[in-house]
Amino acid sequence: MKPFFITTAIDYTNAPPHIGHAYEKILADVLARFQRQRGREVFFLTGVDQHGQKVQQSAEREGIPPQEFADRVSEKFLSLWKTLGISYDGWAATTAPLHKEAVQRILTDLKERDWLYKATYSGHYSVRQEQFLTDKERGPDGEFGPEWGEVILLDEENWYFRLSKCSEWLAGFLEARKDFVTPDFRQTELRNAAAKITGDLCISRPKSRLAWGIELPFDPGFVTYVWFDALINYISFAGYGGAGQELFEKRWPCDHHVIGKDILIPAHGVYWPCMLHAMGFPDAAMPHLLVHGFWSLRGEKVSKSTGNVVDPDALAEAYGPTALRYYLMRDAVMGRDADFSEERLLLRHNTELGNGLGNLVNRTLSMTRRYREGAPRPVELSPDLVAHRQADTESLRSFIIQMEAAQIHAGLETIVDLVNRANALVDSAAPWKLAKDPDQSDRLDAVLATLILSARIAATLLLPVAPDASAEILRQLALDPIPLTGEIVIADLPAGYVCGEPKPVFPRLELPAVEDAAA
RNA sequence: GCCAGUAUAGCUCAGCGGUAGAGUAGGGGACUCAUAAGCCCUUGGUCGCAGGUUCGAAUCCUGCUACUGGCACCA
Repeated sequence: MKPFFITTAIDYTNAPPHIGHAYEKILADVLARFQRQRGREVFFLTGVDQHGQKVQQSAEREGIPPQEFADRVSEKFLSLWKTLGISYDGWAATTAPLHKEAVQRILTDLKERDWLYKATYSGHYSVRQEQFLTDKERGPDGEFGPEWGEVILLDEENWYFRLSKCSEWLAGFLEARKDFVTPDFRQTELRNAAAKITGDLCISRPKSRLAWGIELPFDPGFVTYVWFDALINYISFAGYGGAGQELFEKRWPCDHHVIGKDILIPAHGVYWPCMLHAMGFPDAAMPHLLVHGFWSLRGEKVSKSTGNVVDPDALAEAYGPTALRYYLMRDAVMGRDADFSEERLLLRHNTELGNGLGNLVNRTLSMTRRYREGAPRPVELSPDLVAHRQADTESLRSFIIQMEAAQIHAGLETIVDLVNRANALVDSAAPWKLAKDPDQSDRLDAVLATLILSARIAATLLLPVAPDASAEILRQLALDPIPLTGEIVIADLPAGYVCGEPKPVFPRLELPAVEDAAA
């Protein structure tokens, strides 16, 4: 089977990571971990976009070389991914020589096949902001505002990609491949927007204006436009065209480009498929786009200007990566926006993980040790317990279907249901009563074993989202995760089974009590 | 302006043509294995507004309002 290939957007190394960056990487990480659990080979690629004007400007302000600036910000991303347990296989930093060579090879090839041409553009140019202005930048009076400083008319030569040559192909492709974008309403949006995009794409910047980029191999006065450079990371770091071509052919096409809704149109929905088409990729080898929503903060859009940026490092520090990963995956419906609040993070963690799963494991192990010295004897199951185990098997099947469809929030709900069912069984079976009645001895063994197996399924399914906590639960249960490869068999407890010692896996979390002092 | 999305219990959401649902928060109860967790019962909604189609609409259609996004306009 083809390896599972998943990417994230590469993050721009101009500003440190915020909650949205963390969400996207966790989302991709969960899908990658799930596929590994399914026994599939996985190539999970993430990285940083290091070129471009903002990086150059920020570096100049600090009086350091742009590479140094980009590397410094990249470190913050790398460190956060380590904290959050992002299990990427490939790191795409766009200043890497391998990537630069791939971009240049692609440019040369496109030029040779007449996909690129040089032309002169004239327009309004802000000297202070070092950029061309479009009508978007005009004020209500039709003039450019004072924030742009001196605005001049400038003629500039640049290289263009014949995007317009692809418009018919793209329309046909979007018609034929209804599942190019998930969720489907995003594809509708893309189809409508793509029809309006006309003209060619400028893919160069003169070095006099921007030096921090990949030089055009056939015209050293220019560097490559940052989007053209950045999108190619998805294939360059997978081995395209270079020494890794053989690997690339195994991996491509990409199963999911995980991206935010802001960069679907036009970058990933128009430029990227057209670029691939121009490079000669057949329609069947087009990737799939998985588009996620945004997190707002208490109903307000997260933005640097309003200062309501949520720092994921601080959250991981305060509540731990498990609670943060679980909350982000549980509260956001795939593709839709969600609202972030620490209260909800704590609520999800404390009720579902702590009171639900954590307590189930704790009480089950505690009773098993107390009444059976950790070793329930194998006995015949009564019909109610057979039904319980069948329901668990159904949950496991549903979970796999939900995760294959990238519906992580739904998968987690399935786990919650399973846990609630097990907790209800504890109360209805009341092992503490069974333990007092010698006639009920077999029943006690059967109930305890059933609970242990339910906990094992829950921990197995939670592994992609909460790998450390799930591994700890399995350690306490003294069981391996259920293999999710091939035909799934839910075995009974192994011969000679003895459970481990319980210890709270999800200690109760509370809001830091600092606000009172300020009030 | 155009194209989409969303609007259901205090909160987060499911339901998408046939007597309004879940979790959580609030109230009550029985229990004691457990992280004062868990279990059972329960309060709570003219399903954004107005029309229409239908025997029947939260569910389909039209219009409006609010919020979100994309594109465009802003000579």
